[in-house]
Amino acid sequence: MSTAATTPRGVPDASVARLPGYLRALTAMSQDGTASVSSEELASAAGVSSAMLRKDLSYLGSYGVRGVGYDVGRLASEIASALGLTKDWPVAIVGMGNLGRALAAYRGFAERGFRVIALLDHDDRVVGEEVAGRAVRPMTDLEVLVEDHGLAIGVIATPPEGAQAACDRLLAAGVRSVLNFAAVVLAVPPEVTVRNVDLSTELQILAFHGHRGDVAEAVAP
Amino acid sequence: MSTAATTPRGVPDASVARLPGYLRALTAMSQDGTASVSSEELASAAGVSSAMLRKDLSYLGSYGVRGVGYDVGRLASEIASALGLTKDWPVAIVGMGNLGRALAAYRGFAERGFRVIALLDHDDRVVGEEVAGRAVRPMTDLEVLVEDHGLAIGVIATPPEGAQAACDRLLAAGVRSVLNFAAVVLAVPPEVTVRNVDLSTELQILAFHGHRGDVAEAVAP
DNA sequence: TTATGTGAAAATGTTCACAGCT
DNA sequence: AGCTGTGAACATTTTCACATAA
Repeated sequence: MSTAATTPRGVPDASVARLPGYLRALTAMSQDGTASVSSEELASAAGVSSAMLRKDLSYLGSYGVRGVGYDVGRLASEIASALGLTKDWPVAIVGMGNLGRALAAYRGFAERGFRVIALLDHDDRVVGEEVAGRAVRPMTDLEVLVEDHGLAIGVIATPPEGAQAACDRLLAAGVRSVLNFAAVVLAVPPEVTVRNVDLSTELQILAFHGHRGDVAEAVAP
Repeated sequence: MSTAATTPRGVPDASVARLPGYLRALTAMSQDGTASVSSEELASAAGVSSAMLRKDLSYLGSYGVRGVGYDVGRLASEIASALGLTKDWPVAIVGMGNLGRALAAYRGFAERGFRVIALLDHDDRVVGEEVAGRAVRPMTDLEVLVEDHGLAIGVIATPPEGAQAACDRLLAAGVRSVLNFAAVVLAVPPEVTVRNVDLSTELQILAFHGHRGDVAEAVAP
């Protein structure tokens, strides 16, 4: 596997976090039939500054044309490739409570190569139940899912008490990427990547800004 | 040209984003009956370094005791106060699809002073339907909710096509904080705070790291 | 002439290491 | 002694401004 020439080395984390936004905007433009786009237009569609967009894209390579702009299709495929979206990513959702069921029914996964291959629950009373047209499977199925179906990403939608145990089961089976919806800090070895999504945290950050707004008004009208 | 750069109480954004994590850990400790905690212990519970924790807390004031640690109850209440969680925050959820219904049933809101006061939908066929023991209301109710019930935070759980319209309705009614689950960039005036939660983005970031892991292995075993 | 790509500057965020207080 | 609080060093991220190429 000769990677030397075209391997973008060390894309900063902050930049990686914005690439999906660019890809989304490019996909929309592509569907509108737009063939070419300037950094100004794409940045505006993605909600960032044009300087930041150009800097981000420069970490991937030089895919634009000076004086002209970027080819929408080409750039979309370069970004998809940088993100590792050329292969598809089998996903399992663990925890069939309210949130787990909503995630199971969510269509957004499939849209970008994330294939939900299994719904799992720890509770024997839930196992076997049908959710989103699929039978809920026991946690003991994890090993097979990793071995035989290449399961790569685990989504934890359990209550907080069960999240670490669910995570441990995922890691034991060989999963190294976890999307955690439970409001706990998961202990994992360094080679595992965890992303946390927590509603309470988001609301509290909003509260801070709303609150600060009030204070700012009172202090400097 | 005119900016008083000296903000007396400017807590950095990165720090604000971690405060909810500290508060969560402190609340758990408080329920365990723990009265006092060191920066090392609290940092470990929140998944950050002790130096970063102390730095973050120093933006709020000096609430620790040198040689001893922090009083759990006191620190929790100081953080809650800094986040603006002393009053309660009325929340409305807009969009009663799968995700909206899951959010409506979610118990985590109430846990920290976020009170869901209304569920709304744009579609007349959904309005009036009962969700999580509550009748779904029409978008035209927004003004009353803001005026009479102090609605402060809008949660957008609509499909992407309807998100900007939903956001516009929220802002027109006077809401200035929005938690957006739709995969679109919302256009809002600068005084409005928007936080975005997007599953596809999170999965794509995980894909990047999983993918890079493969490459790293292949290059440097 | 136009809009990209990029060094350099500025701003922001994190870690270090130790002074200062109990 | 022990642990917090913080200035200073370091690292990362963002913005600026312009050389560069079509």
